[in-house]
Amino acid sequence: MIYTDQLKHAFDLSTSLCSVAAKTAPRQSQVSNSTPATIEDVARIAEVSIATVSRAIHMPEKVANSTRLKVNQAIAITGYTTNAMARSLRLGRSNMILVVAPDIGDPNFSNILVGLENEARAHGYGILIGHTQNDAQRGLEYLKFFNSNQAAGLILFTGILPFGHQTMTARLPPSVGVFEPVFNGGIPYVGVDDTEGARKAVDLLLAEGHRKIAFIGDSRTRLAYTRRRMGYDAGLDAAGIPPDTRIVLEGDGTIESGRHAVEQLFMRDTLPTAFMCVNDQTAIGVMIGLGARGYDIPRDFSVTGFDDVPQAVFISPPLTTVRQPRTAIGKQAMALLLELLSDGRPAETEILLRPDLVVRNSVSAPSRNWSKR
Amino acid sequence: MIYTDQLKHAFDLSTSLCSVAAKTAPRQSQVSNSTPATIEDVARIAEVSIATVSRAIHMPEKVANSTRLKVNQAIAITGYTTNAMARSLRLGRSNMILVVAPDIGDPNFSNILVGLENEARAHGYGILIGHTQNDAQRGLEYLKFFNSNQAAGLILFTGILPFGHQTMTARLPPSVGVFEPVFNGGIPYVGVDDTEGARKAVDLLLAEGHRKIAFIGDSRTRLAYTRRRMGYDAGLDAAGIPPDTRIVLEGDGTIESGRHAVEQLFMRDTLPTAFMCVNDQTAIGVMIGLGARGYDIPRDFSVTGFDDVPQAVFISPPLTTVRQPRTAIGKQAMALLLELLSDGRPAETEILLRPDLVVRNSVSAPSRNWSKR
DNA sequence: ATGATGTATGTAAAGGTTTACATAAGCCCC
DNA sequence: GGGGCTTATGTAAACCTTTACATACATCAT
Repeated sequence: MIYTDQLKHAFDLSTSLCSVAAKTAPRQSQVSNSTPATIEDVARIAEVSIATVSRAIHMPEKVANSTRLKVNQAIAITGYTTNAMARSLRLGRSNMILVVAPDIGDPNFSNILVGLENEARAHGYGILIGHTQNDAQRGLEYLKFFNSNQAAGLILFTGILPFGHQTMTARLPPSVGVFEPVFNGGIPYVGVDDTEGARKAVDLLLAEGHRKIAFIGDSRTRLAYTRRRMGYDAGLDAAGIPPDTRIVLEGDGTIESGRHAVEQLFMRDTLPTAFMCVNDQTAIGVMIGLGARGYDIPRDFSVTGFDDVPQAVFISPPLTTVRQPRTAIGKQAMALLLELLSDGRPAETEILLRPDLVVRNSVSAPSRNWSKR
Repeated sequence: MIYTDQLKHAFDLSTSLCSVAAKTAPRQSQVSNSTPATIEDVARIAEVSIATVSRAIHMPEKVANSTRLKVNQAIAITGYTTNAMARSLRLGRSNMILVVAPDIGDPNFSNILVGLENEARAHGYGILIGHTQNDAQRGLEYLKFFNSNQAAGLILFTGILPFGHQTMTARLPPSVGVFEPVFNGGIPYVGVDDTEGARKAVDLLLAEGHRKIAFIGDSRTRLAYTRRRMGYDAGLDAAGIPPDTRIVLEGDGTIESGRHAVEQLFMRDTLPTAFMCVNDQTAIGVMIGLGARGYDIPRDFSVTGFDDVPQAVFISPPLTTVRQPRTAIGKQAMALLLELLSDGRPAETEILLRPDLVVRNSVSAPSRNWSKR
């Protein structure tokens, strides 16, 4: 039904446009021609020069009212839209933003895209996407978009530039990182306050009475993850709990690494009562691993994640995690980039949004049976 | 660690490139200039005309071997890449494909995107994305990409053209639909054989012994859904079961509509033993609705979905559903579009991939307690 | 009346390609 | 040895804009 209405609307719109054209310029043969109208067609009909047409469009205050009117009419008649190719060629800069992620299929990615696209389109920009699949060679390929001015700016979804540091540092296009600081780029970024988010998670676990809280995650390669670890450390410290490296495990943020961490932990002499995971994927892996050993969550162990991926609400039990306000991040990132494109200088180098704790069912007080641990 | 390796690789690559440049052309001042090299720079260094350079690149067989060699060297020295803007302007067609979906955030969408992007890039095309959010006005906005030659072709994710029928039919760019036939466009499409997929699902339910199988779905507006309904009807017919419209409910493919359908069904005098849902969202809704009423799946009711969205495996119990080979669909769709772009005529008007049944845990034999139904 | 100032518009160059057409050279055959 | 053919390359126009500069005209102060 939505679709039918939509069709009808669009139909009305198009016919009304057509009739205007027919009435005002009965014998303009190029009106419905196969080739789109150029600025020259508009100029001819408006009886002005092409320069005036261009000015009427881009610097309206510079042309006389009467002329502007004629030009606007001519534009309506011809259905002219300015050829973005020619414009970009002349201007030496395009109206496209390249968005590069390691993996387009990532659910974190697609949600951000919504915010990015909305903001971009609102300012007359389009977005171009690419994914590197963690292959530097492919990252390099995307550079051609900048050499040829096909893209004016870059949004990066990865914590590291997908091309060689040396090549790019000098001639890096205006860029903004998303989700996490860019390791080797020194470019501004928009994300969530990872430290604060992690702190919220660990504080929840502490409030529930947990004292032995494992941290499963990759704390070295990705800055966002390092910061989450910092939140964990700070929370424990504030609660007067000495760090226990036996229950801090490295992983790479995949489901598999979460499972693996559980196996490792069970081979050691100390078990935690709660697992704080660096992201939701890891948390899901931990839950699977624990489930496979016959434990119940949250009765036997509590688990927290980070990101609030779409799956988090469907897994059983629904995962308590820290939400990334994805659409908002996308919007802000694009806004920052557009500002960069016009001003040249970034207003800020780091925009941190507030992460919200989403409490679901994967956390409870530590079970008394296990309190001897 | 992956990231570190990648950085290293890219770094090596860039330095080696630099040294080549330095050695071969010690005093070409424009080598590392801020402005990228043009075809003219290459021509000057290779001591040929720009026409020859262009030919050496695009019609290598038309230039002498010795000349081609000189040109290639000059290209290596300057790091020249052809300016896509200028090229598109001249050629009157770009190397971008516009991909429009109602919602970029849709998980079905992002996975297809991977196939689309890979195939496009392999042929030198980039992809541009947009989403209409079911708003015809916004669909119309994307037309400007074609008027101005910013995009050469269109991939559509929706079963209906997002702009007025009349306006577009004549000057529709080369287009391919994905997932389902385009209602009002008469354009080729790539998807899964919906009828066969639905048939597989209903056959599974029948094989388990179900006789009263509800169909929850939207059979009017989307052609793909209509076909799934046809598979359901055919399966029942083949099993000699007369259709029972009391257990066929309309929905709009959302989680909410699945829940709603359950409520409706419980107000009627007939209950099914199984729910065949038009897509996974609906199935998830049904499972939630059934769960809220205290029923266990698959003990009390069996449920099937369609699509195999990423959540399907995480919901409890994991959903038995029909998989769309998303990446393959994307690849095929893009291949078809590119073919269309060069040949002008589509090889086929409909490419249907084989849907696979993914058996998980949401289906079992109907419980005996309920057999009196 | 004259010169200065300001406003509105037009002219033409530039941006980087591709390609039709022209040119030049090499070769072959009668 | 000259006409015709093939092959390799060059010249210049065209694609559609934007904008510096030039022009023309009106206004105003002297």
